[in-house]
Amino acid sequence: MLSERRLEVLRAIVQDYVGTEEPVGSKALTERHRLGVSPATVRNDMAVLEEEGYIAQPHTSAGRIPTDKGYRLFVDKLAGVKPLSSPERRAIQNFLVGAVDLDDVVGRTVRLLAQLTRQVAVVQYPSLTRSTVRHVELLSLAPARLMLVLITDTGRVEQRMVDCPAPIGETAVADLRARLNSRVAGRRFADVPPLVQDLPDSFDAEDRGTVSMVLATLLETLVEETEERLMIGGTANLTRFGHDFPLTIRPVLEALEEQVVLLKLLGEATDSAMTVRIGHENAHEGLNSTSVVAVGYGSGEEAVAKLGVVGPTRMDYPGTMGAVRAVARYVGQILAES
Amino acid sequence: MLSERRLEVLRAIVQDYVGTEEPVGSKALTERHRLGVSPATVRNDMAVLEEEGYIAQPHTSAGRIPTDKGYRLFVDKLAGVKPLSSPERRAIQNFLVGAVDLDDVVGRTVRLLAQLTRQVAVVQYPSLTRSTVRHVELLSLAPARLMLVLITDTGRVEQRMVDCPAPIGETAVADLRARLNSRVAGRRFADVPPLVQDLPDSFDAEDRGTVSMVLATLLETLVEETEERLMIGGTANLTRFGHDFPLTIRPVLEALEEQVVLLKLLGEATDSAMTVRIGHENAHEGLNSTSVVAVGYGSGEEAVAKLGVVGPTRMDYPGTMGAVRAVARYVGQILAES
DNA sequence: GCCTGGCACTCCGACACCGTGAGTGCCAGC
DNA sequence: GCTGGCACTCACGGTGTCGGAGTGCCAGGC
Repeated sequence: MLSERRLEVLRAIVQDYVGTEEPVGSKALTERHRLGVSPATVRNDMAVLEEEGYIAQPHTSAGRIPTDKGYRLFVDKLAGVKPLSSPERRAIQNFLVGAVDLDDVVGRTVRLLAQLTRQVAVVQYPSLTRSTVRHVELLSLAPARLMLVLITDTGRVEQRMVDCPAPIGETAVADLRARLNSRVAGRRFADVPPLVQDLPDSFDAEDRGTVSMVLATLLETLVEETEERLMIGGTANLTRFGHDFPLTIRPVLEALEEQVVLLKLLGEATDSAMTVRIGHENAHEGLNSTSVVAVGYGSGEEAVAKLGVVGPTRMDYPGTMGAVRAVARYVGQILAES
Repeated sequence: MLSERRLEVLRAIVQDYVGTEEPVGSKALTERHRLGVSPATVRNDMAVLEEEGYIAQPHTSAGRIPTDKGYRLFVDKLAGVKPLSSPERRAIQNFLVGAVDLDDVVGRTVRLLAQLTRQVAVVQYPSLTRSTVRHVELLSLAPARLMLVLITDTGRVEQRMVDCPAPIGETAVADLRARLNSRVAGRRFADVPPLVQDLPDSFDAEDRGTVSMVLATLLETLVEETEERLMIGGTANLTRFGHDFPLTIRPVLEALEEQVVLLKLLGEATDSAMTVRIGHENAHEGLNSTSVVAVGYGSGEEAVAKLGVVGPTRMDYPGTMGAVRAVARYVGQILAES
């Protein structure tokens, strides 16, 4: 176990490095951080920290920079979550108020988060799986063509075409619409399948095929939408990275275009707690020199989706975590109200 | 007017520079392009071309590179649109077939275009203004709360909440729904306003406020959606730019995040013809060293939205234009079918 | 036993210098 | 009007030097 002072040295190194983006040496450290000991002592501590793998030197006779392991220790033990200033809080509220629909909420959130953290923001659309059904609408567009519209409590709307095996009458459509709604309205998506299973039986033989098909489409929408959509923003912030970065930025941009990768990243965030994945902790190779800070958000107690930011491992963790948490909370509120 | 050979020299310069990304000199030109004249002659021609502002030298004793004006001449007079190879055509079709909904079509298009051109692709969602209404749905969620759902012929669905000034009965809602649909279904969006103007008059006094509000919301949706949504992709391709590019890439990424800017860029494309905006021809400052190739696409004869790519001025214009045109055509087909 | 000041050493980064080669403009001749 | 020749220019890459920041180690002191 590292002594108190050595931890303090690590903290100082992380803070300075995050601020200056340059390897930090023993002398500079003692000057900027009243540690109460001399540079020589700090050097000894640094040697130990390096031995243990918390810091490294880019080359001999350079200062030290934190390793992924060092950042990990910093995040876990040394740094709290920095609460936002009240002007910042007010800014968040002002920014989110007045959103007109779900796209707008998500769009504003992305911009807000990117702006606050000066990093790349990723926001997942509220998931259908955990949402509840507000309404199911069924429209006949042609004798043998229906449109199924699904409205969720998070304000999301999904539509699907249904090509019927046989023409179906208006009354049967109205009937199906009414029955569907009485059974599934207000239910969670996950609970829907068993509730509608026996519906075809109560219809005339000629319509049964169509009803089954509508149900199949409905359930399919559920499943398909589990591969969530998401929105990203603030990619221009990537250019604030090191000056070395053509090599750095490329794979990150590529990763950001792969929804699957991003969803996986966010997906690892457990419901309520904030997740921080540092450098190589990210499975995806292109993100080896970036960290991901993610957290779930939702309209109720339960998280319905995730949001987070992607930035260099050399980031201001307390500040970023504070911003991410705050934004998640406010978005939750907004969603609950609408 | 420039002589035939001088134009030929300009063409050769553009082609070589696009290929090599390096200033091209007189000797290299004669070697690679059987112009039938000696380097010295080419030098004279180059001097003239430079005089006229079609090419420039980054510094004395370097080769020449085309100016924006040079590219403009190249695009207008010297280069055609390069048709795609048939494998490419087949690839496009395969790529677009099987899209499940509008989001999917747009998403696939963006990826396809980015891949074909190896540049940043921008695709605008089909516009509502020129689309027609397929169906309007009205649901009462609470006694004084309605949801308005609008379905267009391009498969787009928009929903809005309506908070009513007074509770409204189910029959009145059904009535309104029916009347709305009989009046506007199949109509173009632009034609809707006069068609619904007098609707409130035919309702009881107590419901009139609500009806007006629903109509207002409907019309508002029209207007709001005129600020279109769009999707971009292939930003990772920006890293293929010059090596100088931290300065180059930053403003471009920033511009790409501003929907307004992008919409303006695409907006300049007239309906059917392809637009090429080169370098400083783009109003936005950050895009001064990029070119935009855009074209309208649509399900019928008329364009309902635009798509295009953003790349360095030093791009393969014939190839890019070919790809953009081809993709626009195929997307149009896909939309017409669905 | 741990902290400290001192000292010799290392190595990056900036700067200057220089030779090379590609490219140019100009000119005289065909 | 095209061509070959010639002198000139200038970016680029390699080398050399130098200063400074930083290190490791050691002997001495609290």
